[in-house]
Amino acid sequence: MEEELANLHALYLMKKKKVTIKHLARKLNVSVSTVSRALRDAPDVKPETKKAVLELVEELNYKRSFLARSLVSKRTYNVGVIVPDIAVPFFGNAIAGMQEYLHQQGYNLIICSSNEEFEKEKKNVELLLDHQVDGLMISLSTQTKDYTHLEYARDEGLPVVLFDRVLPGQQDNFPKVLVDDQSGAYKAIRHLLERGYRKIAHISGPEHLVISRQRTAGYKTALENAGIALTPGYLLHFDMEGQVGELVDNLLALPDPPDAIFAINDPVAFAIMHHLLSKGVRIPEEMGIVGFTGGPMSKLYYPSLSSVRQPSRAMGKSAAKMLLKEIESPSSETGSKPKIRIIPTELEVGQSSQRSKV
Amino acid sequence: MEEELANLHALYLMKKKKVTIKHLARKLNVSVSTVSRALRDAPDVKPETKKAVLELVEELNYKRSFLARSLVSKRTYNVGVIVPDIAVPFFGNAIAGMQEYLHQQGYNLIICSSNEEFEKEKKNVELLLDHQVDGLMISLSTQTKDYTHLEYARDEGLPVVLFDRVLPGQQDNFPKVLVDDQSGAYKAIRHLLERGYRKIAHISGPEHLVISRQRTAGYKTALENAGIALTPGYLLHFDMEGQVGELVDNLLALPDPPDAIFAINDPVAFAIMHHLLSKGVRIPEEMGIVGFTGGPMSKLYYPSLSSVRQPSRAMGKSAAKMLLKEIESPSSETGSKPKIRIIPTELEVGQSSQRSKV
DNA sequence: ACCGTTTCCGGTACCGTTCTCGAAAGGAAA
DNA sequence: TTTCCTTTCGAGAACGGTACCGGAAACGGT
Repeated sequence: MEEELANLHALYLMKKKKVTIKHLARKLNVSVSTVSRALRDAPDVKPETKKAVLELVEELNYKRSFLARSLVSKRTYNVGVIVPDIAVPFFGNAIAGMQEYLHQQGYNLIICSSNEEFEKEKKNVELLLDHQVDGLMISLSTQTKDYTHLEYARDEGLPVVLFDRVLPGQQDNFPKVLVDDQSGAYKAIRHLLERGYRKIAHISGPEHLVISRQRTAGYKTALENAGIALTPGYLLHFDMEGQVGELVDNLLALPDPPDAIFAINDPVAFAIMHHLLSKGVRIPEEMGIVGFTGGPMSKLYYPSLSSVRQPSRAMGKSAAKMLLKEIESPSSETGSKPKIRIIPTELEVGQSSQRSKV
Repeated sequence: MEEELANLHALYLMKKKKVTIKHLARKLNVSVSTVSRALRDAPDVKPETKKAVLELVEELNYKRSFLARSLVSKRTYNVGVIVPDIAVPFFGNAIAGMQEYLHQQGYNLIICSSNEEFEKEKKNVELLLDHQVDGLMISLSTQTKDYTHLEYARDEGLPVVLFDRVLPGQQDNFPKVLVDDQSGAYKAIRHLLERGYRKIAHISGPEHLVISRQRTAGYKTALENAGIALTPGYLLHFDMEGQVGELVDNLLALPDPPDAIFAINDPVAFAIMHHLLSKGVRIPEEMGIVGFTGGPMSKLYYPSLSSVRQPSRAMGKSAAKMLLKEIESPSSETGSKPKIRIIPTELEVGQSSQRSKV
């Protein structure tokens, strides 16, 4: 009677009284422990009662509370990821890859964006720490110049995995998953050489980022291996996106301008192409172009862009996998060296480097 | 002695003993209730003790447990969002807008991607429900043809806000934030007409989506208002992305082919341009192009794409705002009509519709 | 008939908060 | 002095689970 009334009231307020493990227990005339065990599929519970529980669960549409569970088990089954910009397709895809794997492993993903700001990145780490995620994946912002915030997180007991954007130097002990930037760049230059381009310039990114360095290294060694001397002025770095036009102008103004440009990534490549085409420079006849991180856009551009493909989804999945492994058995405990996974790249040839005759 | 040992052990295992409200209480010789109150900045606690608590918090680096808090307060301060594809810049930006607002309001965002699959979308709703989010924002997948899953969520007491992609018909009672598709399309067509284009075709999307319908409607009324009859064969729908080339060929094969194409969105516009340019059709001289949802790419294409800008960030923020309002006071309780917020669009003129002479 | 094992289950103490209730202390008002 | 508010705080019960410790049947072997 009293209960019915309370029930009615609850319904009225639409603050739906969630069914709990206790309701199940009472209905079945067993203890909460038994129900809990049944739900976790523990070995020491009779198959019949287990079945009965499952049926009642179905009937009452019971949902177990992650919250309560997490509170006692000290695990939230949430992991966080911080990327510089969600809207960049590469990161979007990487995240999709993580999601897929994590969901299927019973984990959940909390996504944060640093907007390429170091301060925001630190705040995000704090936030995820506050929310007691079980682990953290991160791709650094361009402003990030040290690991202090990540080391802090690690000291708090949080497993951290870096991916794609990391800092140079290997004295840090973070597991990482990287793309094979150097050999990707190498392939790009080889390809241009094969097409008959000889005067190859490179527009790179901020010098403190590993990807910039690696790609530049690949560029250099490919040229060296081909016996071609580096031309001063052919290697440029940009700090802000806006500059690209200027840099291209610098190249064109050179006494001996290049006949091909290798761009650090696709957006930069697009900016280069736009600038060149609007100046009447023909691509690929007068200038060959190769980018990096081919997204869907590279095929849609005209001319379509040759680009070193980064398997972004695979990278995401790989990072997630590594993180879960780290959560299960931290390398700091097992004493094993932190893993570094290198994902291979693949050159996708488009029209932007297809010079008609060699 | 004993405690020290335990402490040492804990440290050794790196299962960092988190400092709790109890530790604070003991150290300060007050009760947990008092500490709790101080932390929540309740009015009935002496300023001095409040200060003492805050200081100790600082010193011990105490973090309050969201988990425990949520367990009793029935609020997780997490909200979920489901989008068809995180890697699409429009959604990425919308999410960024939501994040920003939500974080600043003390909420957290859990992001899910349906990959344009209805089944996945349903699973995502389940997942978020399981995780007891306080609210849900969603942009429907192309496969979604009804609201049953959302109605279920709403019946469970979960506030739901739709954005961008919704279903036609207004008998549902969900609050929504939409872009002004119709007038956006109208503006696009007006613009083309002003530029002297007369034979304007439209490549639209799946017919059951509201955005398709609205944009098509804008297209039609703009032509009608200009006294131009609709040409049969000028209005096409695509189901899969791949088809765009075919559709363009159909248009070109028409006895009287169009001199401009209005695309339902930018990716489609890019595909159209790529196809046309590779066939030697000159843009904008022989064919004008206008897209929808200008991202950063529209300026980078050559020729740059004229496009109806959707303020994606603003939409995200608006949706988040609406959701929080819904969480604080559900419209179902206050009896007020669910809000529908329409965000205005803006035409960004590029080169793709800049015919030299009118 | 006795005793050691299994098999299955119940009781209870948490996990880290918030919330409700009421009580002590210190005036102000009577 | 008594009465009655304020202000400030403490005790203890939740919240929905899990983990640990036992204990009662049921079973088989001797």
